[in-house]
Amino acid sequence: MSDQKSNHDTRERILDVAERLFMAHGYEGTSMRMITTGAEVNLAAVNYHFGSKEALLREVFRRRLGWLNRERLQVLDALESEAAGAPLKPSQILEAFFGTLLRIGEDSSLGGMTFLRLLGRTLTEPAEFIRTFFASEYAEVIDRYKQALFTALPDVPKAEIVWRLHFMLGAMSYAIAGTDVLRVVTGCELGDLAGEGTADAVDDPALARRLAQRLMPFLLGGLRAPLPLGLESRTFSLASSSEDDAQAQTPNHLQEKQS
Amino acid sequence: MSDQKSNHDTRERILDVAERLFMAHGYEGTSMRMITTGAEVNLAAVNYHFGSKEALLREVFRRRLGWLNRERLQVLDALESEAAGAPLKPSQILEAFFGTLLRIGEDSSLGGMTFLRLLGRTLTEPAEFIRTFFASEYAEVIDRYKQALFTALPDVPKAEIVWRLHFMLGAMSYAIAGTDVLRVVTGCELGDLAGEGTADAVDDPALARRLAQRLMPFLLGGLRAPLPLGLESRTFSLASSSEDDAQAQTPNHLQEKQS
DNA sequence: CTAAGATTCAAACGAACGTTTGAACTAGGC
DNA sequence: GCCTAGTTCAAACGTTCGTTTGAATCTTAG
Repeated sequence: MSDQKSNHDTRERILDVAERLFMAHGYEGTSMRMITTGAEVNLAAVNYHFGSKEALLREVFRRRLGWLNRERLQVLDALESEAAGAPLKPSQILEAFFGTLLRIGEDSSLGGMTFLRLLGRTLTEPAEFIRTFFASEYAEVIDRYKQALFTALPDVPKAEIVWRLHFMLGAMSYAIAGTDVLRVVTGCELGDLAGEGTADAVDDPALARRLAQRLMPFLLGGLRAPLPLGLESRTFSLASSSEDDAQAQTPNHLQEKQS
Repeated sequence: MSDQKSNHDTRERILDVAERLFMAHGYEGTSMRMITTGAEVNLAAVNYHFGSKEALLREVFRRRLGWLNRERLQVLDALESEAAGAPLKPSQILEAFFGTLLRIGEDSSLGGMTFLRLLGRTLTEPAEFIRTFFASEYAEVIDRYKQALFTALPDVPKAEIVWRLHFMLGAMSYAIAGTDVLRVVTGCELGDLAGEGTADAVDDPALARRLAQRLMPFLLGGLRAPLPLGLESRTFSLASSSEDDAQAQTPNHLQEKQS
């Protein structure tokens, strides 16, 4: 009751409410009045503390992405220095990149499932300033991990790695953002399917752990899939020779079945 | 110059422009005035012909999804009757589901890349009426394909199949919707990476073909990835015994590396 | 030609939007 | 006490939103 609580209190309360509402209704679908009413502050408070609605959104993300970016770079640094020059295994890289992200969902002080879902959903927002913001926020980390994958998979065309990184980002982004979408589409609750009964488990931190356990093998399987026809140029070695990354190397007969 | 062209002309022109603008700016980010100005019709034309902005969006999708749903069911029917009771191969099911979709991108009369990107982007729209609409439009097809995958992979827990179907939908949705996102993030144009030089190839029908060739192996690899730890309950047989679906069955050591 | 229906048009509607204003209130230092 | 800087407040700003209106125009059939 002593320290200047009002400042911090108002700012944080606005950020918390905005985070939740942006997640539920998107950027354009969330009005200043919804935010200020939910945070029980005056309408002018957002513009006073943050300057504008756009700046508020940026601050909502900056508050969380700082930790994420730092952690991602740090984990990758640790892996690379531990490997002492030897190329990393793809599984290690994916675990560092996606595992770090999914750990946010387990820790409410890092944003929890709310921020995780907001992040996944906002990546597909069409507004220009949002794209620009994410491009600058993500550029360094994405580039580091891209290079790490290039080194880990020297015989795979770089274009193919970028495509698959794109696919992996999509699978994860959609998976965390659209849990309710799938629930509606499939007509059954994910928790039930997974054997855990709690109905409103969307915000459950345990969901993040289960999601990670499910998502990681899927992503790794996709990353190490056989190359598309016409691209197995060199010796075919998507999977490295290290023990746990060994994988069958069967050609795929998926393409041109009926077109 | 005889048939009542004005009606058809106005309606189609509105739908075409709305399709493009919804794709570029999202539902909330596209105003009636943007649409009517772009289509060179009066502001009241949309409400006259469609009733409301929401109804317009629904009609934009109904115009295209009819073909898609019909084709997807038809292709699956053909496969199942051809198999004469034998379970389908997962690769066939994925080819039927995602190949049919991606063929839209190659044919501008089915909507082309514009509709494809619109579809991918709209799946993550937060507006409630959009979710409801897609749930009803997709329910039947998704259920049929889900059942087909259950049959094709009898030894895989159904929950796991639903999760991976979810992941696959996400990878594809994001891949077609967010090509420019990746371009910004990675700082390099996808066409260049793929070796094809054309700069503004986002709307190129050939992109759909390339995308399909890249996406399908990734999805299949993810679908057939080893089960997460603690779920290899029965005999481990994610991959069927048929020739082209054979796959190595190595356990994965991804989980619990450092948490 | 004319009456009837379908379509287009300019103009306006009320509501909601993000933002700004200027006064009121709340601290802490002198 | 008063002053100053930081914060909150009610009220209004101008703009844009989706929608509606009623007259004008076009199309078609009798």
